[in-house]
Amino acid sequence: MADSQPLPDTADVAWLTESEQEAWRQLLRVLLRLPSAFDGLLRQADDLVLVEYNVMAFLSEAPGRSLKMTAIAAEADLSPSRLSHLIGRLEKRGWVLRHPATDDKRVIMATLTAEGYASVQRLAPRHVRDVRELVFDRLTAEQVDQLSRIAAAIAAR
Amino acid sequence: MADSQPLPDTADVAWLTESEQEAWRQLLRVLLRLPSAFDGLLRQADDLVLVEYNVMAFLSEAPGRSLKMTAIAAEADLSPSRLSHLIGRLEKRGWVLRHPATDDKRVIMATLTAEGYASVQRLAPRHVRDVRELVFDRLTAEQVDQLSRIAAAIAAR
DNA sequence: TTACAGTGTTTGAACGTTCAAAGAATTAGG
DNA sequence: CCTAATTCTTTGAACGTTCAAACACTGTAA
Repeated sequence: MADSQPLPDTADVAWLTESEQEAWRQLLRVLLRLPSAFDGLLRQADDLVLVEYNVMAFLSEAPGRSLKMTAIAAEADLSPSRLSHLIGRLEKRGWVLRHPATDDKRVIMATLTAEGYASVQRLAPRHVRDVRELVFDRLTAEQVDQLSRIAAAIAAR
Repeated sequence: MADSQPLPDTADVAWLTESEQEAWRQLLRVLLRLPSAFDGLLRQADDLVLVEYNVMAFLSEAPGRSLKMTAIAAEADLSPSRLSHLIGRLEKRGWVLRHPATDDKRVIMATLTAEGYASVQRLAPRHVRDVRELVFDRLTAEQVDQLSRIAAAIAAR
């Protein structure tokens, strides 16, 4: 709950400059709109959310279409719990299979089924088109590189 | 559900270039990490999520600390339903009050209470510090302007 | 060998968001 | 006017995510 703790004195605060405020406002709009835009499009296409598609895409590129849960979580930036629930959903649809690894009995491998693979293949063109439409068609080549660097800086831990 | 519709032929797809892929990967990480980072910090500070803080911030700057639901939804980029639930939560805490407008009886005004205002005041310095830490301290002044333009382009409808 | 810390994964309840539906008040057109 | 379309807001169920707790297995070190 609330902790009224060592807060900086209001006078000492380095408030945002005008251009920082503007950037922050726009960034917030992206954070709110982009994920739901993709979720909406993918849901319409195949009742999928963006992170689910991404996980399937990762799996489809992995050797044997198979990855350790931990590896997926790291690549897709998901918590173990979130991934576990997510894989559960995909499993229920028959798109992914779970089976324990042979060497380390703690680890679970997630494998894309043939149907799962077919779904990714089917969805990929549309998804790429959407990414273009919602992101890259709106940017110059220079801005794409700027975005890479900016996003990498922000996403770094 | 699934609709196997006019999908572009796989051969015709304009796949992402190498640098677009990189930008997309980094952007995805931002979309996943930044919101939960802020939610975590605000939750720890006062059991609030980012959008709730933003709504309170908007209200705190409005004349009479009061705004129509529609106006908040537009500014904060929230669906009517999402906002209604959100205001309900803030109301339950005594930070916001709901009352019907006098001229148009359909519209509801949300007003920040004294306690609500105090909370925003108390949280603002910490929040600004967090925004700096997670975003602007990581960017050059030039990148801040680039971010403004890029984010505005992506967020545009 | 046993104990203990660490790793990999799951579980279920609590929470915030979405979605479709609805109600209530206003506006526009005939 | 009267009706129909539109606007503003809420509701509740379904869904995905978070969080804390738990369990099983591995590694380590006494």
